[in-house]
Amino acid sequence: MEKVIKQAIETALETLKIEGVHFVVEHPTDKNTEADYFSNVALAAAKLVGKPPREVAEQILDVMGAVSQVEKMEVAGPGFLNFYLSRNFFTEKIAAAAEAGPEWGKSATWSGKEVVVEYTDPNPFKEFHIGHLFTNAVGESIARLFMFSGADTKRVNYQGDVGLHVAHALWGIRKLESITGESKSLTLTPEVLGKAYALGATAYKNEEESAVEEIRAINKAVYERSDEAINQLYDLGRKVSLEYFETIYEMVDTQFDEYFFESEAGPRGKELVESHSNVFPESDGARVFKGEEYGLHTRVFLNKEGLPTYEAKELALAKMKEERLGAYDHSVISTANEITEYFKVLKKAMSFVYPELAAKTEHIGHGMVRLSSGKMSSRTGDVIAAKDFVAEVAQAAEQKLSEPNQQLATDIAIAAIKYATLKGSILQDSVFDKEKALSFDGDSGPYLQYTYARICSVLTKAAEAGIGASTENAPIEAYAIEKLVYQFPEVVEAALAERAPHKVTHYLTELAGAFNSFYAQEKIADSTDEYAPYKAAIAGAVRQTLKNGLWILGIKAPERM
RNA sequence: GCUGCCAUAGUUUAAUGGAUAAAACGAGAGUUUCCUAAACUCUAGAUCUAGGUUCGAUUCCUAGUGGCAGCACCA
Repeated sequence: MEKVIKQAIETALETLKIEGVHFVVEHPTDKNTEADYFSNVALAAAKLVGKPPREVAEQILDVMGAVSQVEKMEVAGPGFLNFYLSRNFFTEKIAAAAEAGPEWGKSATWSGKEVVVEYTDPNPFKEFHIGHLFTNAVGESIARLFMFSGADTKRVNYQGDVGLHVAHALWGIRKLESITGESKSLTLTPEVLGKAYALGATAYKNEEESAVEEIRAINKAVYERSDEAINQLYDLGRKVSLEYFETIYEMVDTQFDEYFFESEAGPRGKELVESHSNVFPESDGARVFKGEEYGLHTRVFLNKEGLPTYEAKELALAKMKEERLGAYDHSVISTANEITEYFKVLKKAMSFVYPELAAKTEHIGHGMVRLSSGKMSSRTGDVIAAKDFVAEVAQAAEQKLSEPNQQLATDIAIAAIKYATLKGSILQDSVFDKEKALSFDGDSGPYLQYTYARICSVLTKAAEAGIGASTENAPIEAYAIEKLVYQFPEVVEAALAERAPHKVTHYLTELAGAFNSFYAQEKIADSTDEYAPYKAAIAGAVRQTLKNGLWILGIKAPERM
């Protein structure tokens, strides 16, 4: 709609022979105007024309003529043009939302394009903690935004199954075995792995006697698969970790199309670095990329021992994605922002090795999860396991349910957590506040779910009373809620364009709030009310909007709670 | 020390150079013989500091202050 208005203004400007004006057409944020759209065109043009803004605004209005679906236009404030949409426009959109169903809000912006979205990226042998939950929620919503815009979206997960952290854990397992003295009976569980990792990482960091040397040796052995005992321990630990991760992906409703592992990317990366010696010169026994020449940092791609680092693996990964998923048009990698600087270097290096892939690769760095006590660290064991956290929130949710339902409680818990993650800009760190996560009042995931369930319930009641949704007989004045429903497609588009899922969260909260006010004031399932079918149609449109919006956020919409 | 990101009610967050800065939690006062009170209604409460650009700055620029991250063989 804003495009229609914008076009009309541009035509008017041409008539007035005013050129080169940059202006916007947007929804007013100001609560004291009832206008649906406004434009600052007159303010922007005033200086060019050399007349007061209000006068320019009047001139534009004079030559503009009627705009379809716009009922009223006026000059307001310092010289804004305000546009009021016709009653009919809102009615049509209410009908359109219900009719489109699951398609409501979708666009064709990325239609026919393949987009690969990589996210979550946990490391086997390490704990899957609430930071991974954060990164998963962000990546999932970005992927779903792409899906909503018509892209053939591939969701991928890249898991670090080799590297020093693995050696830390393996070393730790042996240490634990020697402590308990039960070398064969130590059962590997995710908990044991977490403990073992912390033990190894601390020993390495503190340069405990022989630990550094042993860990490095284990690391090399893992890469080369040269030690049968280590291979066995490694294979088992990897399996335990990956199976454990699967249970989490199911819980958060993420399905990956493809998994990549560092163990596969490693050799490929090494090969790439070695075959591009002009890009990766030797320095101090390592192979590096000299980022300084481009205002970046120099980073090691192959260490002294000839082992590939994160950077080298990621380089190979870009190509592997193409090999397995086909030629993609765009590749998104979402990680915490501690990787951001490395990625700049990586992308520069990639532009020499795979220029066409580098051009299509985008890194989205998001904030970190912080505990009130400080940064989480799996090295010191100071982490909150994702599973424990979800279980705790789910337990609080279950207490509010009328009858026990563990699945529903978990879905509510996931909603609470994802909402908290996606309510604000993903760039910001999020301080993990347990009290807050356990509270389901006010703007929260459960609030949106509750509103959805409530609508389902009232529509059932309406149907029982013989009220079928219809937009045929509309009240003269549009309800406030109607002026929000039609904005959904615009919001989704903006959220994708700006890589800002929180725009969807914010909008849904506003929508739910407006609906709850509407619900408190108007009786919907009232068969004596001539507008009951219209109100039911509104409820239906809001229900569809909430459902589609929640889907984008990766939150389930239960019909009862 | 250098580089990057960030700074908005007591707290967690909105606002793409536009009109009286928007919500929620928390605080205070109300609403259920009525479709789910995980709800609704009302009240009080904020742009880190100093300059600059602009008709207009939370938004852009400069400097400062504070927080976080990164600064070569971890990811």
